[in-house]
Amino acid sequence: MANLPRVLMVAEKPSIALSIASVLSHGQMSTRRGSTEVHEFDGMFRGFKAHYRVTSVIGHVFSVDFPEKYQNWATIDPQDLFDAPILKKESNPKAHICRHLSNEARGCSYMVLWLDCDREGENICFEVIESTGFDMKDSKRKVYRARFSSVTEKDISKAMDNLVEPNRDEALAVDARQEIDLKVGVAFSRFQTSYFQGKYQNLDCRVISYGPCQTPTLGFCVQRYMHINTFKPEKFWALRPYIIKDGYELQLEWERRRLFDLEAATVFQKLVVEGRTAKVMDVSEKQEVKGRPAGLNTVSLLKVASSALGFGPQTAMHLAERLYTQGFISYPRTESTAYPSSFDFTDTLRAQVSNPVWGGYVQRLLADGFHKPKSGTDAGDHPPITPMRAATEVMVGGDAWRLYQYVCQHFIGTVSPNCKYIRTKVELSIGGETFHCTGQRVTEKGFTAIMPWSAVDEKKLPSFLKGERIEVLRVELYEGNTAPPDYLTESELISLMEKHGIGTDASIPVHINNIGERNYVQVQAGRKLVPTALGITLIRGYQCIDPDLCLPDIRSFIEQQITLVAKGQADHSHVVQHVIQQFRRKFSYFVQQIEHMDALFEAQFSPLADSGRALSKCGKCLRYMKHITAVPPRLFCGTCEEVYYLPQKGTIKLYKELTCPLDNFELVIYSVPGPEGKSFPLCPYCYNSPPFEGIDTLFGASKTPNAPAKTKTGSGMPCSLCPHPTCQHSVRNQGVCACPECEGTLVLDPVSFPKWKLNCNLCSCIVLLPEGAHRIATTSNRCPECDSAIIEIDFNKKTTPLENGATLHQGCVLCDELLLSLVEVKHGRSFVRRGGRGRGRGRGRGRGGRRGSKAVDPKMSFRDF
DNA sequence: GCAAGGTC
Repeated sequence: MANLPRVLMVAEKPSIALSIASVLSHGQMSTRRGSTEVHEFDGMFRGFKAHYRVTSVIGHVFSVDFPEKYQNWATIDPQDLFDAPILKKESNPKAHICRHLSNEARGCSYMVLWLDCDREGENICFEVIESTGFDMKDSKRKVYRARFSSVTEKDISKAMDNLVEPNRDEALAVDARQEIDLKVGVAFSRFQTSYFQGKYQNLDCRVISYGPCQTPTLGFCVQRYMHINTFKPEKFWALRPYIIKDGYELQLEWERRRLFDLEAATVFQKLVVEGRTAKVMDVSEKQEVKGRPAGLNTVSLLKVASSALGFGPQTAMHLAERLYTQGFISYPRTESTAYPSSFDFTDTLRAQVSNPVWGGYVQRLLADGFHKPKSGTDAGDHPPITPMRAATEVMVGGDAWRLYQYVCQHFIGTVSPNCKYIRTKVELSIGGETFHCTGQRVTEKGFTAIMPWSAVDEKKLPSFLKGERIEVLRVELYEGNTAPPDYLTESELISLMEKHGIGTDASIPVHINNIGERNYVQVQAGRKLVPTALGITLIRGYQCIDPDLCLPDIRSFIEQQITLVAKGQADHSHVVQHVIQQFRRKFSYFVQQIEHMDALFEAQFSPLADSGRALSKCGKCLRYMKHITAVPPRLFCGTCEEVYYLPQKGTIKLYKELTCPLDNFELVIYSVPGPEGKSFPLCPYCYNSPPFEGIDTLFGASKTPNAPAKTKTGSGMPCSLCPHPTCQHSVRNQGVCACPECEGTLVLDPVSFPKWKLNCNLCSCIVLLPEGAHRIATTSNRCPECDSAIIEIDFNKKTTPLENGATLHQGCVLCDELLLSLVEVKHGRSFVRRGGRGRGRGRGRGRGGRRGSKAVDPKMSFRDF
């Protein structure tokens, strides 16, 4: 076996790898864990015996971004982003997919790519090739592409017999889209955000984003809003004659429906009143058919989930994904509404016979023979969404249950008979005017029996005879007003996005969610999307300056351009250059004309200068800056016209009028509220422009998971991360010892009196110091044992643990017996000596490392207290 | 802090 040539096969997601391996190995495979599962077996490959390894990626391996240098909002002009280089980074570094692929490819002589058969899949093919070290030009290690339209035995075997080469043009089209989306989106987003956030205070958003998908999505919502707002109701009049037939009172509909002219309507009313009797001119009966639905695809599911179940698209997808991973429904991301020819309807139906609600219906369907489903469309991806196995509410839970029920009912509906009904129309003439009434009688419920919400309304109608005359009871002249449409529903928005090609089935929920999160729209009862002042102002602004920017055509334009690349009709870099050039021009025009949008903002929002409370002094002009509490919180210097961002959550206070020795700005204290909250000083200027390069990597902030320095306090540098050697607030002087939990340093919380504590400057670890002490401070002395800072405590006279009522004590929190017995670690596994204060990774450790044996001494650990 | 596209 060891000598068999090895074949690596890579799918887009673990579930497909499993299916392919199961089919090709006839279930005889061994599976091992890795970044993603690897299935192995022996089998025939292109006429010889081979050893197969089947694994997968998890979507894209890489995504594009700008190099580090271009990440700085303060120093990079957004216009320069259009010419900036871009690089591919691993999408999910923690998953180590790249390493996984490279490992699994080792010793493999062949690779077969089973990525989804669309442009994105083709692009991922090349990401996989890059990660594995395979080379398209290498004739000894060949790369093949499998083209399959479903994960069935038939299609998989067919694909294996017809292996092709991956399509570089399609992959390059995706590369082009990625670069265009990145450059356009980021340039506009940064410019708008910086411009408006630096001018207005109550915008209530962290970022004012722009994107070729999200902005037209918002555009649809605002367009409807404007339609409603500019709507002028018009009066109309309609004649409504009433007759009595077989004891029923019936209102007749006017053939002219309604008139917008009262005088004319009155003339007709007179004629009809004088006509007195209605003569039956015609009675017609017509057999009508309401067709059963086609198979369920993602977009239809999302629409129903929003309009009938009240779930937003993102919630609906989460529920559907859970139902899928639990095996209750088939793969929920598909564009296809046509079932594959091999689909086993009988089996799928059988799984539903035990259902208390529709089990009986399904049994009858199986006994009487179910119907062939409507043809639908086959997008070549996955089969329509169907139930897989029976579930109960208890098994899946309330919300998922409602979604599951819909999937079942829809599926059963697709193989049920059509609904048939008879429509009767009676035409009558009164005083020369034509009226009618209609009736509906269902003759076969068909699929509406299982999908009662789509049932045809029955309307009974007495029988009429042609030529018959009936007395007119009265004639009403109805006066009405035309009404504006309602706000756009989420379901309507999904339809519009689908129609205009905005987003994909997987990304539509993301875009809708985005415009909500950015506070451009709000979801109201009935899942209606109501744009906010910000959303309306933005769209009105684009309409003033360059309407293209918020029209769906902007997406179609990009799609159409990259399709040229996909078809091999145009060169990748040529198209990218051309499109980028167009947007570069649009961008500079937008920047030039921004005053037009600004005028709209001015009418809607309050200028920064008029708002906020004076808090701390600017180090440049020495005047007070205003504290803007609206999101994002910031300080605004009206004199310098500068904005200094502050951490997101928590409160900001002045810190005793102390100043930063580096820039003269007055320090503030940032506090996270709550029992386990912490406080630390920060300099508004340093926080926004850290004076020491690579500050975050130095302290591991960007590498430490859950590091509050990144997530809770923004990306800035508070004094607890500042390595300044002489500033009394820096970690050099306030740091006490290494954090037991992470690579950070425990820093004295200077305003924690009376509940004194040490806070880790990177993670959530807190160490409680003796409560009630008058004063606790760091000293410049270090512990000779462990290099921690010696702290000085001035105990309360009443509670001092010291002998003879002494209150002053100096010691090391790790080595001093008394202090060690008085401290307590919160969120800490243990507390061991690892190095001194103010030391980054490595340096402090080195010292502690020499005393390796002592470092693990349980006595030195807080674990035992 | 920024896009859109995969998928978990």
